[in-house]
Amino acid sequence: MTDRFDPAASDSRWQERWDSGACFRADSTSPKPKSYVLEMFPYPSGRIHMGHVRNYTMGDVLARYRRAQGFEVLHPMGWDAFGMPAENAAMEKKVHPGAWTRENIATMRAQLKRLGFALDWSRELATCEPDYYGHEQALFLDLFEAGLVFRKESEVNWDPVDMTVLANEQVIDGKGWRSGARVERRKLSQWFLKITDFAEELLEGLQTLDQWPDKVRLMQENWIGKSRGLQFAFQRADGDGAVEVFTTRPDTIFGASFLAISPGHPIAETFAAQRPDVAEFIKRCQQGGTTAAEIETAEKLGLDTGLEVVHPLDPDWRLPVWMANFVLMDYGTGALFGVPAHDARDFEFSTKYKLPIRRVVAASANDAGLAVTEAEIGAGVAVNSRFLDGLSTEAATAEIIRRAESAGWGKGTTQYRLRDWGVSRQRYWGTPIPIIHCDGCGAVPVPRQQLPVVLPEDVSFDVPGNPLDRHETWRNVVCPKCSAPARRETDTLDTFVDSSWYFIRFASQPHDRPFDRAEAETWLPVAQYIGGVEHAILHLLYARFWTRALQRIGRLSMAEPFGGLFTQGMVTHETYQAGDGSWLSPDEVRREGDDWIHLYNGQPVTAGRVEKMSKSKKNTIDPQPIVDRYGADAVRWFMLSDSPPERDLEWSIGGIEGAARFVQRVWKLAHRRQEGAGEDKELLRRLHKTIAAVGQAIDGLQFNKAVAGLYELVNAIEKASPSATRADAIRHLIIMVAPMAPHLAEEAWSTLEGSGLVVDQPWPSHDPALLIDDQVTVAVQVNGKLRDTLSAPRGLSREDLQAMALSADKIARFLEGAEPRKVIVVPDRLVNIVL
RNA sequence: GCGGACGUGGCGGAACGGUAGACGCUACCGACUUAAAAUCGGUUUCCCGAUCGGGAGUGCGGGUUCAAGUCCCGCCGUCCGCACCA
Repeated sequence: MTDRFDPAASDSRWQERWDSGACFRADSTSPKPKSYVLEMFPYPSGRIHMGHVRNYTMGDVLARYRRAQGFEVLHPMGWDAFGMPAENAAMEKKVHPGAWTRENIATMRAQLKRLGFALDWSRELATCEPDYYGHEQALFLDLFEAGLVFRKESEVNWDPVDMTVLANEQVIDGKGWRSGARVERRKLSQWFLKITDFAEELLEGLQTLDQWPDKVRLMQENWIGKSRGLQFAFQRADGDGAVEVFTTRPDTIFGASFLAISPGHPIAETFAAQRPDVAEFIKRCQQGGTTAAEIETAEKLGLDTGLEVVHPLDPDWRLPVWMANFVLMDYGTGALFGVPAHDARDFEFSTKYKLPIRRVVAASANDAGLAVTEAEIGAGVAVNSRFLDGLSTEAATAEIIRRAESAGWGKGTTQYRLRDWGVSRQRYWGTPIPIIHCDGCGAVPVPRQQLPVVLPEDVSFDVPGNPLDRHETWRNVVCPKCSAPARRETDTLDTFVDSSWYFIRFASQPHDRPFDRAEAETWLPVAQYIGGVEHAILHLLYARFWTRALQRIGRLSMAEPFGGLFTQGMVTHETYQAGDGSWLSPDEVRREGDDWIHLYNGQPVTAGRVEKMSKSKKNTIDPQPIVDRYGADAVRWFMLSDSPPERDLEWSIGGIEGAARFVQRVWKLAHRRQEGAGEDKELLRRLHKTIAAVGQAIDGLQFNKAVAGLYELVNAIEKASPSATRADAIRHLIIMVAPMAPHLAEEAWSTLEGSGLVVDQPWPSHDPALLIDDQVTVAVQVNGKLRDTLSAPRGLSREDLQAMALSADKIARFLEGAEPRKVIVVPDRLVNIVL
């Protein structure tokens, strides 16, 4: 080895050593304590990006650290390989989705291996292969048999560009989350999973997840959207049944001035058949835009149906029934009663349509007569409410529910915002739903022995739509029950199903079933799950649901799949724009003084804000050339430096060069051996402080602090004279650097020790006695302002410390002979003299 | 609109209520070199004065405390999530 550490030669050498030694193979039968470290598996889009590098580096540091601590670590990698980009590529580039996907996997696998991650590649899986999705089909049938899967004719979000159905969660501001196209409404027969059965458990389970970020728990809580209230019926005045409503404010029941039903409500549909004005109104409501801005400013539209209902607490009180565009069919009962005085939306509606506004809540009973000039949403005291008058909002709510339940006209209920999970996708590149449709028998599950239902790969994409619909030999089968001609389900499963159980399959992968329960449970739950916050709701909620569903049907004992969750920040970069507004990539621009210019034509370039790396803004940095140039360790080190892991990291060339410099500094310490004897107490203390600090930082996933601690140790070692302590400190430094810069560490270790691998070294422990200095620096304040510092022996008494401070030259000036009013002494820290 | 997070040097960021700015980046000065790169040593919150010294300082305004970046109250700003949810 030369004077410089050479990653080009070194990286692959050690990767091969780890590989041949099966160092990172996870042994399910090991007697050691287990630790399952998992990063969200990637979609094989083509090449890895910086976000992947950051995510997998963090997980890798933790995995290697846990391994050094004596854990048997499971740290696997796989591919979330089904999905729409493969089909888009098929249509654009005339390649088969399977070929495209598998090629990308090969490329990205090589790129990940180049970074030297401590992964158990023997457990690698890809969701697009039958030996994965076949087991998924079996699990789907398990849930089907348990009654957790159902089919429903429903209005769905149809993405006209991707030609597929989207889940509510995949619609953002009324647009498809991938295509960005305005979503339309269509009616289709769809498969659903009963996630709403688990709404309460999923909500309550959040409380047990104390190793999750509060932010994510809150987002899930809001998504589940629990609200308590009263559900009850208004009898129709024409005697033809009733209208069910739900309210969270039953205390305002005497403030009702109308009922509003959704345009999708059964009553509306009945009326529409007879009355053109109703049909016209419904049509108008469906046209409205669904973007945030449009909803914000959308006018409240209503139509009086002419129908009247009777107030449940007063047979003489009639209320008109309106249709209104703001009433959602799929929340509550699709109908509500309007209380304009105490609801902003009802107020706006009533003002427009001249409906009565009646105060039923006031700050005090004396204010019952005050006019209502704007919606008063808050709690108060019931007024103008007959037997409720004088009760607080809370008490009035309880009283109404009590009366409704005892009189039998309503009951206290709970509503959730969460909807059932529609999993059907009119897409080719996904897991085939293992169902056969028979005219006589209906939807029949594919018999277990016929699994997997293999996705046929002899398909073409020259016409839009799902090629499975056109695949005659695959589609046309006989009914497993009655042997009559039947058709396969041609919808495939939402890819979120694929990612809802992959972490279980990683833990245990028998050939003949999805997983072995006992083996899976030796690893699960995942000790630390790391990924982007963009999955805070969808993926994490679905995986939690899937795990609970498996628990309910007796396939797993745990309820929660991920014990610890960490959401890392994005990798960002400055953006550049040419004069015409077009985006420029960082390698098309050059810095000149304080300005940026175009590399080729010399035109001035505007440097814009720092944003997430994205193809559209062209501010991406491909990790591959960076790794080739600086080596895996410098890239890894930079990914961990500077920014706290939960925050965004700005990519900079200065940063990566600083990291490369650090790698060489560490290498020099190991390479240029300086023999020495004797103890260096100061350096020994520094070492033990570093051991304590680095371990604590990695445990808390505060990699930037671990990095800073190691810098301090390197600085101290470089300054120290040769000694036995120094040699020992270098040895420990190498072990502590190993999780972050493993190739460098191995090279340095082999130079120092001649044999063995640093990955097999146990994590050092610190001596608590060495964390404490003999001499401490004590701050001396006068009236809270720092005026001097003293060096004092540790443990000096309060009296001695005070005397020392008062006699210091700098302090005497302030005292001018006077007695201080008060002196606060914090031993070993400070003395504050109050004059 | 509702909910949440965050505001510290030129930049990323450190700071159990107890010496604000660790560590890194940038910039500047110096050494080595014919020169540059690399490397090494030093300086780098701002203002006044000399490097000893003094004053100000953690978005803004108050408060609690011997002591506040940290705790409390009220603003301002930025970012994120949800959104006609009855």
